[in-house]
Amino acid sequence: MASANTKSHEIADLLRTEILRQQYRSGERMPSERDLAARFDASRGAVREALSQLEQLGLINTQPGGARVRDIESASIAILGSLMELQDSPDPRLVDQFLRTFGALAATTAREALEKATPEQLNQMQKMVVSLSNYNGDSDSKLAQWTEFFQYLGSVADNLVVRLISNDLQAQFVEQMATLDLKSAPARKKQNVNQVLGMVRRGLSGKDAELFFSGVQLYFDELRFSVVEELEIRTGSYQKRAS
Amino acid sequence: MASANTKSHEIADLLRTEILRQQYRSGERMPSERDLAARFDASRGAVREALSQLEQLGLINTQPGGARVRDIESASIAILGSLMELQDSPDPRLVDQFLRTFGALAATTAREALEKATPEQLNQMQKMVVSLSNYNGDSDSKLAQWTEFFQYLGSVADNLVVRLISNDLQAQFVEQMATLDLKSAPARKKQNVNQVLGMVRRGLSGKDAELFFSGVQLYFDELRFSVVEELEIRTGSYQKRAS
DNA sequence: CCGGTATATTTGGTCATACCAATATGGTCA
DNA sequence: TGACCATATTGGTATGACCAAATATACCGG
Repeated sequence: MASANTKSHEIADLLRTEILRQQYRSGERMPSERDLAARFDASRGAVREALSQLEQLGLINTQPGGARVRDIESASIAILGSLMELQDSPDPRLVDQFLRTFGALAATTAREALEKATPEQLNQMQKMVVSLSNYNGDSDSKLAQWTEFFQYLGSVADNLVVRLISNDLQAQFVEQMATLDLKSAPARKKQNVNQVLGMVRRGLSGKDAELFFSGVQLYFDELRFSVVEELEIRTGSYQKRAS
Repeated sequence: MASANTKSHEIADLLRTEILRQQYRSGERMPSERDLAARFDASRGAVREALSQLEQLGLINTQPGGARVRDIESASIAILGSLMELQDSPDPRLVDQFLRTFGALAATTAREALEKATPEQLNQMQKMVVSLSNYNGDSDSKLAQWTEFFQYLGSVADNLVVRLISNDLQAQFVEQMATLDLKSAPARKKQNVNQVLGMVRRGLSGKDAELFFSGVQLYFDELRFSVVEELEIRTGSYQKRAS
């Protein structure tokens, strides 16, 4: 997901990764801009722009005297994508937390969308769900369809806050998901997914916001179980993990 | 909430406000860095650092040839605070959207926290709720208490994603709320709040995650109704508004 | 030996100037 | 009218310099 092709972005990407890998302890001072410039064979200006980005991400604090590394807990949500790219396979716990959170957002968005939808929008939503039920395509295109569906829900709900959060979350995560080949997991739970789809469909046709809400919620639960289990198997952590 | 005392931050604050006020149309080109430097009586370096921040916020795209203003819809959630500060009183619709969203997050966090809580943490949570029930203090300290409670829930739930989002949301919003003097609204719905608090308390003591979830959800609904109504009265938009 | 103070050094913030490559612009030609 | 090309503009980077704030160091007095 490396951001751009400019030198300052390259530097920012590198430093961001190093910070997230905790190669600098929290509270510790970063190398000086002049040292960084020497290390990356860049000008101080380029380094400063990179550090400016890191500051926007909440990863560092800059003051005369030195830039200090902040606690990851106090960073911005924009680091999520980078956080999931630290290893080859994303941390299952992090994905679990992400899907819990995004599912909650998607569910309330769905409820809000159903409450506000015009008949035309309702019709469009139903058509999209029907298309989702015909699971003929591969897993990738299905993910794309779901993404499109939720984006449409966001536009119908007309909730700017949700859409802004989704911008920060969805892009980063969906990109990650696409790189994983999750073929086995979804198939194993096919009957559950069909059941959830039924709830969603009935919620739509009956304009039952709560049913719609629960359906979307459960869909994300199913997705979460599948994906996390797959990731745990992959990373060899398929067992009870200590807190 | 103006970020810092450096010139580049000042410039960034000004330009950010101008963009959010739509003084530059979306897709339009920003003035060149050299022009901006002349306007703000600053060096190009300072202007570039300001523009770098705006790019991180998703407000502009910079390319050789010119920086272009992006659609607000595609910005980062970090602009929310600025968005609410555009007028003297925040846009009621935006606050409504915010509280819907934050309430959904808080509710799932509460559920997750209750599921994961150790007996000691459970005890602490109960103590905090009891303290919240004794509504002796003023409205400000009550808001602070609630904030502290939700932050504790976040730490118990041990969900990094939620905490990162909260960093971006809570600080910006609570700051806004503190400037508003919402004394009348909460009093009017006192019995509702007490009912909600009862749900929260019973959810905690009975370790009933769904009851706890619903209680927090309803609390935010009550808060939302009160605050939005107050804001609508204040801004003279207290009536059915067209979509 | 320790603690506090004054001095020297480092560091971030800013400015000025210059060059390059990518983009945009305007005019020309078919 | 539309495709093509030369030119001006713009962002990306580099270098060198200065200031003020913060840090590190040496010094001094107890």
